[in-house]
Amino acid sequence: MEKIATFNVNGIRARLAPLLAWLDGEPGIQILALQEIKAREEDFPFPFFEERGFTVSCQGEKSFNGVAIISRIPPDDLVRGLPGREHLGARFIAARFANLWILNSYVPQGRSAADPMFTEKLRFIEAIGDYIQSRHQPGDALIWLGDINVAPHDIDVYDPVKLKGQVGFHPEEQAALGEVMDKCRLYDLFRTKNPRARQFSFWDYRAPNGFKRDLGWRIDHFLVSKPVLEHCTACWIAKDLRGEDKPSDHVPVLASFSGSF
DNA sequence: ATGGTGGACAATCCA
Repeated sequence: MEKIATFNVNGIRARLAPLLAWLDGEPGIQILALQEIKAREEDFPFPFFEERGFTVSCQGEKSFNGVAIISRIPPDDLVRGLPGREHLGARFIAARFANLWILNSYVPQGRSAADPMFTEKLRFIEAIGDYIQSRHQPGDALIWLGDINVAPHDIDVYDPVKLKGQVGFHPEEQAALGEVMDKCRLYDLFRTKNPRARQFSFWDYRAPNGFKRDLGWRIDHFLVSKPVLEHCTACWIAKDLRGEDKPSDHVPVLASFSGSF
C-alpha cells in the first residue's frame, strides 16, 4: 500500500527518535511532508533518513519554521519558497513526482485576529491559490498538504462556540481557505473520506491536560484535486505519536492510494 | 484570570 503523510514535527532534532520509530513501524510511506523542522538545512539530520532509503528535500532556517519533503523516490522538480511570500520565512516547498505535485506548506499561525500577522496569514493562503492557478489545471494530480493552521468547520474544533473568532478558527481565514479550495477545485480529503469523524490533529501544549481532555483542533490537511481523491482508499489521523516520551503538539495525518495518478 | 508548555538558542521569540 502506498502512503503519503504530513506531520508538524515541532523541531526535527528534538523529535528525531520518536519520528524514526514511528516511520519504521509504518510501512509503505512514499512521501512524508514535515513542517516546523526548526533547523537550517545544514543542521537537518539527513543520514537517518538516507540510511532508510529516503531522499530529503528541505527549505530550512535557523530556529523557526522550516519544511521538508522526505521521499522514497527523488523528486523530478522542486520549488522552494512561495513566490511573493518569502519574507514570512521558510514555509513552502513543492515537489513533483512523475505527474503528482506535492505542495507542502506551514501557513502562518496568525498570533491574533488584530495582529498584522493575521493579515499576512490571509495573504499567504491567497498566494497559495494564485500559485496553484498559475501553474496547474483542475485535472492535474495535486496535493496541497501540511499545517494549514485553519480548522475549516465547527466539527473540526473541540468547542466551536468558545473558539469562534480565535486564530485557527476565524471566519475570515475559513473564507479565505474556502475560496482557494473552490477556485482550485480542491477537496478536504479527510473530511470527504470521513464525513462525520470528530478527530483532531493538534492540541495546544499550554492547555492543562489538553491532550487527555481532547481539547483539539483539525488544522493539518490534505487538500487534493479530483484525480487524487479518486485514487485515495483512506485518509486517517495517527494516534500513537502522542504516546511517545516527547510528543509533538501535532500528530501525523496519512492517506493511502491505489493505482497511479 | 491574558496564564499555561515546549523548541531553539542564548535574551527572548514563536506557537
